[in-house]
Amino acid sequence: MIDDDLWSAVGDPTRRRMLDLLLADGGGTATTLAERLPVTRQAVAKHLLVLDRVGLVHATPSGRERRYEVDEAQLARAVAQLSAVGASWDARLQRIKRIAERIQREAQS
Amino acid sequence: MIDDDLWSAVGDPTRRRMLDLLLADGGGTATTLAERLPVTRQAVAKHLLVLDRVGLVHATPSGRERRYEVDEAQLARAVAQLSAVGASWDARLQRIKRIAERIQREAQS
DNA sequence: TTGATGCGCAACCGTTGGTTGCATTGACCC
DNA sequence: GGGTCAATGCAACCAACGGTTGCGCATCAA
Repeated sequence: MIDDDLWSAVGDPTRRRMLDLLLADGGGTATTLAERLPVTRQAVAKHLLVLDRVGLVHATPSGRERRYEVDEAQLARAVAQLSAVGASWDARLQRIKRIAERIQREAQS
Repeated sequence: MIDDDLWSAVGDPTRRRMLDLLLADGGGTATTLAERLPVTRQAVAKHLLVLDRVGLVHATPSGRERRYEVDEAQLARAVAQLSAVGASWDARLQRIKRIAERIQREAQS
């Protein structure tokens, strides 16, 4: 079954952008992330807590900094759940599978 | 790009279960859905409003009932976005994995 | 030592998912 | 028509959450 905690962790758009940034840069702190996001450092810190609680990121304190990195295995698990939900809906929507594929092609262009 | 409204509409676990039920039964009313969910009819009605606003369901009033059905094209669009996000993360993870493997190979030689 | 920087904590605000309670409206039976 | 039952809609209220501001504390560097 699907893990609602894991899903809701990646359900927030800000948290998705944070994961993107962390993956692109190979890690970061609350401050460095907040510089590249339209929210304050405190908001980022709260999101990092959420992501840490579900194991999507890990923190390594060093001095006055707290560096966060993505747990790739856990993110892979979340990705699998996204695909699982999508697949289950897709299965029910087989009748209009062609429509879905057309839209997906359009979205990529 | 991704449509945050559409994503957040399917982000709620209750709304996902509602979509599941509507797909399985080919439609339903707020009352019939509430019977099969752990929330009240009013909560279901609010969710149906949200789903209706982003076009994931359509309502057809008939007598004192309001029957809702899934808009398959719009749901297909949502599914496409799920896969798109999953694919982008997957791509980054694959890249990281390849880099990690290359570094490991280089370290062994 | 002093100043700047990164962090954590607490209070507060708006939105949202959820509840309860009540009013309304349509269907059905007499 | 009148009465009753079922489905909906509306409003008030509550808790959780994403976001903010403000402040205090620790750590690095001049």
